[in-house]
Amino acid sequence: MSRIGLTKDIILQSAMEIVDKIGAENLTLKVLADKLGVRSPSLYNHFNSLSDLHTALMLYGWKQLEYRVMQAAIGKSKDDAIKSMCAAYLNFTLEHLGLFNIMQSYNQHISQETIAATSGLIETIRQVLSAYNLSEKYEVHTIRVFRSFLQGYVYLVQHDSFGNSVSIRDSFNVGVGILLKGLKENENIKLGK
Amino acid sequence: MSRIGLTKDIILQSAMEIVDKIGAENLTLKVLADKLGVRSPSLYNHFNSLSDLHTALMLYGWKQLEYRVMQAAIGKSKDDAIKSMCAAYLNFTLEHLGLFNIMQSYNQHISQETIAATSGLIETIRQVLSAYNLSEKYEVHTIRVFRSFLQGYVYLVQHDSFGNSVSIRDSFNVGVGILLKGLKENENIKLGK
DNA sequence: TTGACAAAACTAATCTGATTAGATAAAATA
DNA sequence: TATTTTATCTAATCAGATTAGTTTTGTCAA
Repeated sequence: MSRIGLTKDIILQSAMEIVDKIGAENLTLKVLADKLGVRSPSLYNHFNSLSDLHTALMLYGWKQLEYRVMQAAIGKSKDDAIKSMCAAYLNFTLEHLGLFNIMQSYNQHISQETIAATSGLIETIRQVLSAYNLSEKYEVHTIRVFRSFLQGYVYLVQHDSFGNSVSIRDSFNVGVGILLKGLKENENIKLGK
Repeated sequence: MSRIGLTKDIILQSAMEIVDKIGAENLTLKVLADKLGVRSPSLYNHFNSLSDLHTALMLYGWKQLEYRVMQAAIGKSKDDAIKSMCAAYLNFTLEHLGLFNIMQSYNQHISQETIAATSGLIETIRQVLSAYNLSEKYEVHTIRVFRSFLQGYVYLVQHDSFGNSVSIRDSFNVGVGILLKGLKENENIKLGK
């Protein structure tokens, strides 16, 4: 019997396809092994456990999102950059609902790797924000508020929680617009202190 | 052997305590049955399945949150009401992290009950917002943006995703402040149209 | 008060999926 | 070519959800 030649990347790619197609809760070793043409215990040669696989998938997702958001910020600054980055975030997460779900488990097992997984993304945001000359404290507040909005918005879209027919994109853009106005406020507060 | 006399409410209360204490992922029928002094198959007299129990717990949580948020809005209006409601939301969810986790599954099994679970809460928000005379469309946008921020903020706090030492409450209040400014903007836009 | 019925709880068994142990064979390396 | 490594396998174990079928308890009408 010839070896299939699995690698972590092949397995992760497959796992991502599964979760995006049938949902994160349906990712079992059996389903994954079947898709790869292998028996489930064989996967233990590449991952220590199912939860290990989840962690790897989570890191994989954050890296991809980071890349997309960075791309979106290239050649732009201030409001334009932020709008573009937010749109990239929304697009990526809507394309990868299952993966996004798993990415949420980030930080449940804190480690160097999990910190590294989002620090690149946050650093990118920080660079763009530096153009606004916020006070240090307000920069932290601002990042938190943006992250919360993005996180929550996608979460609610994903769970179909907006029962209304009003456009998903429109509300998103209104939200980003509101946050950008808030940024200006913080600029002022900074100057006042 | 005397009967213990379980009821749905007793079971739900117990389940809530478990998830808030050891996390939603550790709620098994065995753990729950042990806590109740009963064998796990006995729980099937009250719930059809574990996922049935999850659904009931989810509804239970939303009802409690709804109550708390409504309480917070009594005797207040406009910005004061909203600030108070947001604070109540934050307080409740921080007290019930495990329960909040399960509440997130709302809408994964859409039904009359799940819609009813949040419609009361949303109606309360709508009532408070009515004082702002927003256009119909902007009211929808606004509610979505508020919900997203709240949802995402708690989620990130819960997952310990704010690596920074800046106060959790401060950032939250800054966020609410930004959204309230956005409300004013929408008021203007409404008048302009 | 008693007999019948419904419901609550039990034990024993089944099923599924994760995980482990130990064997085998393909690939890599010396 | 001989040896070592390791990807994969089969078989077995384990945990937890669920089902089947039984016993017991409480309730309620005759």
